[in-house]
Amino acid sequence: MKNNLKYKKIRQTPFREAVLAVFEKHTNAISLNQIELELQQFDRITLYRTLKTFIENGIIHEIIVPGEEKKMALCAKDCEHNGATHQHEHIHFHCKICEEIFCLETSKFPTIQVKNYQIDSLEIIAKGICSACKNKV
Amino acid sequence: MKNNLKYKKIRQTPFREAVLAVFEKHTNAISLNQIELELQQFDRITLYRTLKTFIENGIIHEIIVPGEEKKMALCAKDCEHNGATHQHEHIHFHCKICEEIFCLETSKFPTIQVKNYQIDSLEIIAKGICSACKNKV
DNA sequence: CTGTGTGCAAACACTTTGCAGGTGT
DNA sequence: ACACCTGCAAAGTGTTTGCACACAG
Repeated sequence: MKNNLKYKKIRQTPFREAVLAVFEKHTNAISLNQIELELQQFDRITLYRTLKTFIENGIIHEIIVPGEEKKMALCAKDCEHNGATHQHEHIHFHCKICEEIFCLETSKFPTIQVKNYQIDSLEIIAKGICSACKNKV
Repeated sequence: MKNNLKYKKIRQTPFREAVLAVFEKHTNAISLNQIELELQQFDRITLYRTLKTFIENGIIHEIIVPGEEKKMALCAKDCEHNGATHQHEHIHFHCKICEEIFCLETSKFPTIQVKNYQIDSLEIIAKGICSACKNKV
């Protein structure tokens, strides 16, 4: 994990490692605001550029639920990516109670076929109640 | 179709009808820019408010593909909506060639189960090649 | 040493808010 | 008549660009 940056062939700098550390601390997707809160001192412009670099290099991916704040999460090690287009065999789960977003591995990732359309990949956002919130009720 | 606004119990005004007409002219999802280009003369602030009203009243819904411009499309007649959260039994298809987004009805909308998680609805974005682009090759 | 990353300033784009007047029902 | 919609102005927020310097490889 520590050598993620070197592995991805982008320069290893203290700032990038700090941003990466924030992501590694969370199991769920985090927003720009959350990242800023956890970086003790930072330059917002550099942060924007760092995130852009991370996305382009398959280190993190964006998850956007309409009407919600944009969030980001670490990619799986084997993420196929091409610019901002990422491909993961997991679903994004959006809890309507705690509003967190989790990346869930699922054994039975569905496939869909539509006549005349060639479908290469699926991005799935599931909405419902996460295990933690379910147990609280 | 013409009485969509009245049906939805929101006020019928010339501007809203003009915006609605733009949506009805397209079979695919359109961006804010595309709407602006097709309205001959308009006030951007009013347009923002109109779109917000449309989304809240289940007339249109947003589709956001990471790394792409936000787009919007007409809802199906029976769209269950609650604020910005919409529920459709169709998938959003994103063509990687023409970059258009289409709402596709599909007979076999999948269901997913994940242990300990309660899944209420799925939003699915499929990427690939649409029928029109496929035929051009 | 060379090319890339960083941090500051400034510009730019996007979106929201407040309010006076107009308009639909 | 009343409540809501519109359009203008202004402010607020988010994001990008340019440039000089610092730093990683």
